[in-house]
Amino acid sequence: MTAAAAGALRRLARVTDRVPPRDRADLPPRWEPSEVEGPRYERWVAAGYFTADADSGRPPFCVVIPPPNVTGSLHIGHALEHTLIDAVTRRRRMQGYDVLWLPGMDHAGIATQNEVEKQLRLDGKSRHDLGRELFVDKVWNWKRESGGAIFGQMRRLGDGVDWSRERFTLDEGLSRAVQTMFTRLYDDELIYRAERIINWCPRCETALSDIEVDHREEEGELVSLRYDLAPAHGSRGDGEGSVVVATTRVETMLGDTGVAVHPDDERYAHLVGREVELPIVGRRIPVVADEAVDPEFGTGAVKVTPAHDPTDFEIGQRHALPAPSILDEVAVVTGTGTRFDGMDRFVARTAVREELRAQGRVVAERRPYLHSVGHCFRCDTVVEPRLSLQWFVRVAPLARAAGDAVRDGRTRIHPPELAKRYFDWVDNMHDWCISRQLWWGHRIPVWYSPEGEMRCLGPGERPPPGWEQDPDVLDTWFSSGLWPISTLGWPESTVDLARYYPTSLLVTGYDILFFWVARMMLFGLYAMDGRPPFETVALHGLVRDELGRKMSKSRGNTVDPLEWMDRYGADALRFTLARGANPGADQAISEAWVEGARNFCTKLWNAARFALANGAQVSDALPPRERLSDADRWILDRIDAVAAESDALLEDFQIGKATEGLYHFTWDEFCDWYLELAKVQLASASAAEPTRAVLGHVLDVVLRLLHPVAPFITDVLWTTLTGRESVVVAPWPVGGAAPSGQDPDGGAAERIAGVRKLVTEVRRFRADQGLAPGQRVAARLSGVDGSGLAAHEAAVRALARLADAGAGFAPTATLQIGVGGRTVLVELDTSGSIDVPAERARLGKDLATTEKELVGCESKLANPRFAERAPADVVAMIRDRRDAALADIERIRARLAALPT
RNA sequence: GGGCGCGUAGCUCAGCGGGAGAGCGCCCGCCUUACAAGCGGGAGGUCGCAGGUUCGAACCCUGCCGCGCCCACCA
Repeated sequence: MTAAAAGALRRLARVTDRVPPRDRADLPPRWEPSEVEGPRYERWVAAGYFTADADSGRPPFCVVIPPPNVTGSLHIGHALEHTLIDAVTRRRRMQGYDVLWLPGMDHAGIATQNEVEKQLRLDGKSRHDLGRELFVDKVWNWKRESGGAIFGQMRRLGDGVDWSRERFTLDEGLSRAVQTMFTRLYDDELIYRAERIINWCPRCETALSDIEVDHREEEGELVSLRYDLAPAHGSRGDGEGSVVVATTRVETMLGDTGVAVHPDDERYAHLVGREVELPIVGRRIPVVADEAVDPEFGTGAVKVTPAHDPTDFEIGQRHALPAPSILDEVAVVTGTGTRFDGMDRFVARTAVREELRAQGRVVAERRPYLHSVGHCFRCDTVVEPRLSLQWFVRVAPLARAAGDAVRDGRTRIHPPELAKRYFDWVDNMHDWCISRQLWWGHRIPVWYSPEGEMRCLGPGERPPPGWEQDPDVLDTWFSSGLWPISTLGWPESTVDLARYYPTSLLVTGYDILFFWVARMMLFGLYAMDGRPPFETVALHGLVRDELGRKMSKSRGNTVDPLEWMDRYGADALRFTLARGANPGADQAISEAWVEGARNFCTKLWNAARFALANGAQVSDALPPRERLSDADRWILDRIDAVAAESDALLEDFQIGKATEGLYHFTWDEFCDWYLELAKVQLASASAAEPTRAVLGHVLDVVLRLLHPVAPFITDVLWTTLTGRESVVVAPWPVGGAAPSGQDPDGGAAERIAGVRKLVTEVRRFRADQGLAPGQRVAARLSGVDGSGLAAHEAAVRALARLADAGAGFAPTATLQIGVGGRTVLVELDTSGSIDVPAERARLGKDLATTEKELVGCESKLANPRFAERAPADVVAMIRDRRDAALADIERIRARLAALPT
């Protein structure tokens, strides 16, 4: 039988005959999150803990949720974001704020429309087969049936949102906000309609804004073409000379209406004003001089396709060139009068190139040629620049205000490094194309008369008979830009708007700073008379896979937070994400991390079970100082310090560090040392009672501190410990007096450090000597009196498993351990000879490190400049360290010398 | 082409002027009456490279190398 199997058998035996003591609190031996979390959440909701109360008289604290798409389900990024928001708002609630965390969803124009169109396609239909009205009905139906799956998942995570204030961007009230905003901007001439080159997705058949286009380096081809000079009018024969232009999209040459060179480019000066003949098409097009051309680049001559390139469009405008479109809305060549009409753009690209090659027009080809290509952020189709009539927001005046609000500190961006990115964007923002050729969304509130007259109508205004509404809808970011004000009731003067605006905090990913945050700043400042929508914007990073790679469906390295919650519980997932959250920085995650967090929950659970089983209790006041042991005082000091630290970190959104600190306190100090020391105290009649009080107190505070991050387990344990209603509404244990109400006791801390050192040293020796942990070793301690550890001998013996030195005590080894400036002697009877080589090896290693330490200190102290310039406390510290090293070396040598040979 | 950030233990990351840290992984030992989802002990790092500032540099400055991200109308 293997040792493991034997252990398992013994374990089984023990478990079977273990009878739960009478006084053990009624906690199951194991934390089973799946059974407890759901009901616990519903209890919180039913109790109204998450419902904001404007009349409460408490200070308001408001966060609006970054609205997930109605099509979405909870992914790991949401889980992170929600954990952070929930942690912050739970702490605020405990601090006594009237907290409003407002939930809702975004109608997500393209994404949702795509989803429903995909279903139609299964039936072989398109949205056009249904017509606009029926299609939109169908989307609403879809929303009712399948939308908002994420809300249920948010409940599982434990999100403390106010469900009574749930919003959807297409709700009546929010739609009114959109229409009002549009009308105001229109009246202020901040919205206009114009024919411009916009980004067009030929699959979604709609315009996109600049930021909805993903640029990626891709392999394409660069083809250089020779355009020959056309014969001057009235003359005969071929022209004299030619010009070479290059393009990555050869098919666009069908729409060329000019060639441009730089005005100062002498190479081409003689051509300016002449015409070249466009191959295939046969059109004569002028050579113009324009500053936009870089004479250093390529040949210094550019083909001009005004309808399919933004720069070309501007050149065309300046030189009154025509702008014929050669691609329709699905990117099929059209209207060129060539045989390429009807071809898809990519087919045409090859066909045109081959035709030109056949005509001897291709003077050079580079393939593959790496260049940047834009893709639709929704469907990844290659975007086509296209000339079309669209609506735009004139952003310059709005953007200036949005920049200023951050510059003058009305809104704080956290971490501050990211503010620069915000400025870069806000200060260089192009006008924003807000019209989309979709059916799902807020329809543009502009009507046209049959005569072409145009009128923008606000909510409640009716168009004259016979007028038609603009068919386009608004960019989905238009309504999400209004989110912080529309959800609170704007444009009405609601109680909520007055109370909760500006919102206290926005927590969102840095990747959405431009898409969303900047837009909310623009609109919020405009609509609310220069009051920005947030006091603070806290940006978090992306969740990556365990190797730090970006997660993507195509890479197949995405993770499912729901599965992890099933397996390990919501608290474990939240704890993992919180622990890895450093402001503005990405974090890597894997199942092993979540498992570790689950283990922490188990640890906490067992510690609480132990404490409760031993009568831990929370009372109004701790026992008087003189009844407390060093261990009690030490742990009380520590919990005070940890509470203060973690509170300060949370205040600064350093959630990862706060969580890390609590993890280590709970595990390394409270469980590993205090609980072990408490066992000794509980065995003593006089110390047991104060110990129970300290255990109860520390547990109480730890649970409250951990609650924002791990709400479920802490609530179960805390209610069991205190008998109170819920930790959700318990007071935050920081602020005002220190939690324990005690002054720090440095002496106690020092003595406990001494105990830990003694115990660790003995354990080290035991491990090296191969003594089983269960084996008691007879020992005699001396020198403890002067070290201040006299009162702790029992504890040291218990933790280091040392038995009394009875009759016939024959020490085989002597450990000399420096504690508090004294040397404690531990003589051990290992019942047999000791492993001298092992002991010698270890002492040798200790000696080497200590000597190195000594040399470091000595050389510093020997440096006259050090004494001169270093601060006194540093000098003192180095001196102490040197003295300690000297003493250690002496001890180690003595022990080496004492070893039998 | 601009801007930002990062290179610290095998992996993921803290630390950001005075003793190189954590989690996971690894090695050894162990049921030790809260916890084997655990306990005890341990190994492992010229803190990317090169200069500089400083009594002292993983930490500040400069340069270089290697990664990553954001922005930009390189035809």
